[in-house]
Amino acid sequence: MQKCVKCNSVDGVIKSGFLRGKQRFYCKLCHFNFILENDDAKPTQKATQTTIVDLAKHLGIAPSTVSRALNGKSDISPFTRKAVVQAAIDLDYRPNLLAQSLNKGKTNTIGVVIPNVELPFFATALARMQQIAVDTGYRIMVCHSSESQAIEILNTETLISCRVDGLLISHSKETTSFDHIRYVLAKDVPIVHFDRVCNELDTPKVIHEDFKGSFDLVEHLILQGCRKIGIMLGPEKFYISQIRLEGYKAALNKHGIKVNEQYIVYSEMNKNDGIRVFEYFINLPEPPDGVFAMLSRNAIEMMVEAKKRQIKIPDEMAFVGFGDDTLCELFEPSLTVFHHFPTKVGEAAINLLIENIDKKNMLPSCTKSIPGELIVRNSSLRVLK
Amino acid sequence: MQKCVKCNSVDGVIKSGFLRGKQRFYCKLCHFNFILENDDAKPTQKATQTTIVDLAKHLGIAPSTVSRALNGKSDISPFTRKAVVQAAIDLDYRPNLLAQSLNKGKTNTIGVVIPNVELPFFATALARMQQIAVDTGYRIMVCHSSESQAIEILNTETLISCRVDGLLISHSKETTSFDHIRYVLAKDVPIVHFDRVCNELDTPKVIHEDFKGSFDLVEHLILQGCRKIGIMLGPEKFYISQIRLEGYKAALNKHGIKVNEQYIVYSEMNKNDGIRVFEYFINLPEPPDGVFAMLSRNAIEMMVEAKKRQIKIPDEMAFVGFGDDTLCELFEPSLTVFHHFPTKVGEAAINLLIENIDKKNMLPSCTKSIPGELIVRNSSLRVLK
DNA sequence: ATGAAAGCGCTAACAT
DNA sequence: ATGTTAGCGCTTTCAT
Repeated sequence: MQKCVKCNSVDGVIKSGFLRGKQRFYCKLCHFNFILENDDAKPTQKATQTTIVDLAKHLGIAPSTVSRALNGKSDISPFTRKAVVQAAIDLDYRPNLLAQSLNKGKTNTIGVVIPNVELPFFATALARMQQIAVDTGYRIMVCHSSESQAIEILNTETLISCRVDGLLISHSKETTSFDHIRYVLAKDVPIVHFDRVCNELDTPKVIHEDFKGSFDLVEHLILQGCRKIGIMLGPEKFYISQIRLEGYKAALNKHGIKVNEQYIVYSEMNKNDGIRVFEYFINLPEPPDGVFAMLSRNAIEMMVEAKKRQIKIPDEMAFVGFGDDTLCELFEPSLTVFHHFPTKVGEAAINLLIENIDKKNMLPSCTKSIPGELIVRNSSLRVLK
Repeated sequence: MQKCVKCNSVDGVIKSGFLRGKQRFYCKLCHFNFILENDDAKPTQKATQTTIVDLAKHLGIAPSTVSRALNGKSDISPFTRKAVVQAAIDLDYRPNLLAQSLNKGKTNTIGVVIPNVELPFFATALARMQQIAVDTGYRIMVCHSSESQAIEILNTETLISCRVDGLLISHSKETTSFDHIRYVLAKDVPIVHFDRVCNELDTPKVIHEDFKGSFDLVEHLILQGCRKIGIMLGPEKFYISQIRLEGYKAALNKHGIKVNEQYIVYSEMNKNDGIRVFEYFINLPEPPDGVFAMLSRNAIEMMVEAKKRQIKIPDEMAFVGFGDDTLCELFEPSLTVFHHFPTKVGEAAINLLIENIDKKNMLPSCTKSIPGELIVRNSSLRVLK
């Protein structure tokens, strides 16, 4: 059937398994293994990019000389350098960053893992990170965990495999196990946590004033006359849920108000979760007269519901939220918030990481808290007499 | 002063320039060049990652065998494979994607250039792209042009240098020259335009129903009784500004309304630009009774202004916008929009790109238009009798 | 079934 | 100032 490509005999040829999905043959006569190449592979011969060797050949010099010229090394004649630079332009040369990185053991790439870019906080923080990255000669590889622990772990693995120089991470809602982070630490890859940090590991972190923000918002409600204050938190295991709850309790304590467990609700912070929590609150024997939602968006959803029921905001029920955005500002009534400056968080996080990369990860880990600001608006500002 | 590290003599040693920022010495006696290493460099000897060679040594076999075992090749004994896999686990091996990519000439990475993740459209489209990328074994490298042509060009260069397998791009507001895209085409790197496309180049594109959307919105205003319809476009050179303007004109024509240049305004679509454009409209001798803003956000800003002046929406002035988001839905009055399904756009764009990558960029370029949907809300819905 | 060797594109040490 | 060589980690021929 099949002729041996070496000795041209037909008799001794047998099939001998598969190689890369292709039938392999063996000729018993000349002891030769071979595969049939379908020769439509070669023509696709990609318009391969110009390399340093191409430049070297073109100029009749050594590749290393080209490299030196292109990298601004000192020991090279101005004449040669000019020629090389010109050739690079003529032949449309672009350095292969893969090769450079492999060689240098540094990629100049930072990996970022975030749960969801659609949350304005992350979008803004990310935008700022990108800016700084460009300015400092880094690239950014973003991965979305889509709020899934499994994907988050996968993302982390991928970025490590890409040999990013460092990692910025904000955990998904689901994340409760941190072995993937321990692995990163073990490999001595610099990492910085931001926003949704992990408190059981000793990593550098950039956080908000979660306690103070929560405290300020709740105290503000109290000063506006609220006494029955509801709080809509994120998932219970969430570190920032816990901290913000503490701020809430501290404010109540300071003003001698007893904590009522009925007013404390955990949630997934999904779109429209505010509606369900509002239902719960409003059906309590004594509905709250002030509500603090950890995600501003949820606070607004509650206000929409409240308005539907003709509840007067802020007089019958006041609302506040953590984190500012366009919606909070433009919605009516505009929402009182603790603004947590996503830009500054992104900035601090990436700067801290770059510093750690530069210092070979020898810096002691520290926690940087970005000061926030209470912005009082109509959703809570009662006309006091 | 300086002892020769080879012959230990002091007399013949002279300085001989710098190498990598360090003083170099030359010993005339033994003709030896040397540099003084400050020996704190070595200790930092990075906890380098396990390689395929480490595994090979550990098992006493050849690196190539390890590679075969790990890549599920057929010609390997099950016993060896098991041993290799176990060793990989024991030694915490992760493949170096840089090396793999360099070797294979494929990175499995897609580059994405967007103007601004803070625009909900891009955030959503990006999120969907990421999902699909993960599912199909690709990684995504996102770059932000921050609406700057210069940065966009830089981004494109960077991604090409990273040897991404393909490029998804949506142009910045500023972009009027497309040489960087021509360069990508010349290098035969697959590229797909989405949303803000470039019409002077023959590339695959994913777009919205810009004409139809614009037409539908304007016709809707007309059917609600508007006769003096203002339009707030993006930059004049913007391809989608032009198309949407055509849709606007077509709708007016169909209903026998004369186009009035006064009602056509170009803008940068920045935050708060809606306010200024509203000022302009309202100060016209005959202010419009209906306004279409290309960016929904700007429409909402106008409504805020209108409400401040006690203008009745939609009866005295109706508003519509292109593109839906939370804000449009929750603002009062809620905004009538042409929803353009960012998710679908992202999905179509990345799928088209992956197909092009698989087919070695041999596919003819096509333009895919994602059907949108008119969502009528209170900002334009008049009570007609 | 396995090993040896070449090569992806680049840089850096070592010569000269 | 420039060429030669080795090596980054991996895959893939080729040989056995």
